[in-house]
Amino acid sequence: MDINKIVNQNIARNMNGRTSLPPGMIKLADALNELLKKKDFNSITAAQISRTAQVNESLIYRYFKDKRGALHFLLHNYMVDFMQDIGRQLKQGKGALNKLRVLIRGHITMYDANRVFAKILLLEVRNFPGYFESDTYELIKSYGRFMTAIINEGVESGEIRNDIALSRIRNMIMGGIEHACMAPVIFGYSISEESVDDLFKLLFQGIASPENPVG
Amino acid sequence: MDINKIVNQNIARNMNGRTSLPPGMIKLADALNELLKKKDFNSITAAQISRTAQVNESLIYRYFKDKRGALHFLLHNYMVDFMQDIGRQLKQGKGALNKLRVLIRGHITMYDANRVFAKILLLEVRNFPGYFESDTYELIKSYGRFMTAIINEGVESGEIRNDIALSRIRNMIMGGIEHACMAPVIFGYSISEESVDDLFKLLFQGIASPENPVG
Amino acid sequence: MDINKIVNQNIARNMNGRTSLPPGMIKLADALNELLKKKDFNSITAAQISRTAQVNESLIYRYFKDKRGALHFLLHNYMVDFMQDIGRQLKQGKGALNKLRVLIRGHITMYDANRVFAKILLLEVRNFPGYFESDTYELIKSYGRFMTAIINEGVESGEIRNDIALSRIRNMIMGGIEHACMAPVIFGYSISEESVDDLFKLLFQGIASPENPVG
Amino acid sequence: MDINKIVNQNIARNMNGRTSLPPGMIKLADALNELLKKKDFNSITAAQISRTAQVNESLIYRYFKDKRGALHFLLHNYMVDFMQDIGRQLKQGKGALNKLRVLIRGHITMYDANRVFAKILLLEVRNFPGYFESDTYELIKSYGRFMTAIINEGVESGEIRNDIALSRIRNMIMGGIEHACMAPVIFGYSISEESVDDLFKLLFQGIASPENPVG
DNA sequence: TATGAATGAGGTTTCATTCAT
DNA sequence: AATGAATGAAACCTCATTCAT
Repeated sequence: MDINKIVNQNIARNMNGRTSLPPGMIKLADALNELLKKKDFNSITAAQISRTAQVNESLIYRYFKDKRGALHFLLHNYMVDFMQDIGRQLKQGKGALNKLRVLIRGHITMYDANRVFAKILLLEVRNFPGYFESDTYELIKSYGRFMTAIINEGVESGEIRNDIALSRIRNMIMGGIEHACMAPVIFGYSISEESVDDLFKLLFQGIASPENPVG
Repeated sequence: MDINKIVNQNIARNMNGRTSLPPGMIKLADALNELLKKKDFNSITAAQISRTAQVNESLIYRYFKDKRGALHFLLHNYMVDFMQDIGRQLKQGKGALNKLRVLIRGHITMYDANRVFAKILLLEVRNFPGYFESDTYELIKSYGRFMTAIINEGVESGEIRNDIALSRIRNMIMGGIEHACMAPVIFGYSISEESVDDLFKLLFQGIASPENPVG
Repeated sequence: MDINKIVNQNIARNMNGRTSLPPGMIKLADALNELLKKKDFNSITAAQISRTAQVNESLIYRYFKDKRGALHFLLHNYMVDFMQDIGRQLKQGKGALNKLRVLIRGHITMYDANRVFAKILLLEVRNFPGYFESDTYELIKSYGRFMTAIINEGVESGEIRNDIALSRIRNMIMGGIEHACMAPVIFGYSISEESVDDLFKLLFQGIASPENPVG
Repeated sequence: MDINKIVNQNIARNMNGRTSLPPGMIKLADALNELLKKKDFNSITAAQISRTAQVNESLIYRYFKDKRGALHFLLHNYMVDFMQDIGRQLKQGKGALNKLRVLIRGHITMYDANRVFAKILLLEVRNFPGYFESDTYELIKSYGRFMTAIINEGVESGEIRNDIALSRIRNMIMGGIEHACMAPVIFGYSISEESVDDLFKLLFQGIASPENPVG
């Protein structure tokens, strides 16, 4: 279970054998990204996206399945970037708990930096019909599986308690991250160090195995 | 500054001199309330509301200014109910800090109980064009003024520190409440006692006057 | 051919055996009259009429066939009033030409005084589907016949030339009146004495029999 | 102050850099023009326009801001055509009074020929909310300024009396034109040579400077 | 790779009108 | 003599989407 593999597969899929994306496609994605800073996805129209991108409206349907497809493309790119970044950071890390720390901190840092991405993932997609069958969600699931794998590693090495189901632990972590980021994202203030520290304390006091208490 | 006065004025305004509301109006409000449990306001159509209410679509526009008017009506009713309730609870309370406790706890309890109301107030209205000029917002402002009055009472009695602007304190409280409720409302879990306790600790350590430390 | 008979028949029809009209009916007609001062008929809504009249909307349909029925009622009343007035004025007049003068002057004076009536008759009714089959139009036709009768009287007495068809002469007069009133009515200025004098000159030089030149 | 400049600017604006207008746009404008021959603008529906044009209803909103936008487009085109025509005719004219004659006669001839345009300008637009802020009205104002410029020319050359404000004179001319055309336009008869001659007499006796009496 | 032209479905809103009381 | 409640039809308008080039 290697995050770089996932990343590579997904980069490949995006580019379908080509080295570079068509200009119109990029312009559209950028335009959508720009618009998402100010409005929620549903109230952005296809006409607006193409106008902002300065390309023809029907290009949206050439490059993406439909309007929502453009959003998924954006999400996908953010996700791939994020995972590439995490992949790089994890190279140094030793031990499951350390890796988890890197992962969580990276995740939160990314939400802090990319408010558009955060907003969509935290608020919008949940209501999208068909989201849970989408490619994007697949990618997120594989990210989840990756996290599970690290947790499992920790359980096997004795770093992490073995009396809670892996999926439980993963959900706690994910929930914790979301909880910590939600209000800052919605109200537009930055995510405080303290709240991240609190999250760490909470999580690691909870999941560390009793024999390995967190300092 | 009496909350009951505000309430009475606003009940009166709603019913414009009539004892009972037309059945269709109630059906529509109920229908909208029901639909808001599952979808956000913008993706609920007038046709859906009327179908759910089992009345003619045009009734929406007879009883409310427009689709959004129906939402404001709902909000207004929730708000009036809430303020009536608070008014009752405050009768026993002595001292500004105690009153504030009652107010905050009541506010959170209400958000906990009325998820639809909470969701709208925390997430939706902010984006509504013209919201800050609406009657509903007026009502909310009068609630804010009511809270400020209590804080002021506390400052004058020496219970609350006098070196922070009243409006600052009020905003801290409001922000604290929202922060505490945001994630539970979005993810649909109930608001924990602990988080409320935490909020109290934070707030009352912050605002109590140094001579009156909170035990 | 007596104008008073026409008037009486038409008053009778209005009141269908009753001495007074129901209050709501009057209120509605007044309200419509008021609104017509500012807007054209098509952009006045039934709701507005009843709101202005301070009665229930459905009263319109109790007292009149429909919204347009209310307008016809108004027109009818104006017309009957006008004809009563003319009837009174004609009592003194001797000779066909004198009667015509009274008639035309009366007509224009009435248009000058009742801008609402003038506007409707000059501008609106022409486009109304079914207008030319309406009761109101019947009344106007009987007014036309009355004028024709006077002209005929003049032809027989030798006052008016007999080499133009009666209907032609009547149309010339009617057209002349309308022409003189049109611009003042539309632009809202009062009808000048001069333009009426011009009309008289034009008409009476045109229609007077050569043996009876108009000084 | 050159009428051709105004014209060119406004042609350019219409076509926003394109050589030809989309077929649907033209069809819609033509259809509206056709319908205006029989009904007034307010009682023409968007559905009717598109049905007459044999295109989809929503094209109206693609090519024009809204239904009224289509009317403004029509007006604009009529106006530009008219001004182009006037521009051509004025090339020969010498002297301010001669130019004014050409202008007035051209104006009336155009009203005589384009009844739709005349009807809208004389009757409809006045009631339109926002008309006096519209682009179309801007164009008409620039036409007015053009006329004022000619009058001014005449004043400076001594052809036109200098004891009446320019705007007064212009308003007299405009009012005279409207007055002369009003009834013919409404009743659908053609504008007589005599009434135009009368207008000329009236205006030029009124405005010519005493030293330059109009023969 | 991109554009211009056009469409259909469905959204919000308005309004004359009817029915029961 | 009058009201309150409700309706259906149709108006205006928006928008995602497709097609031909």
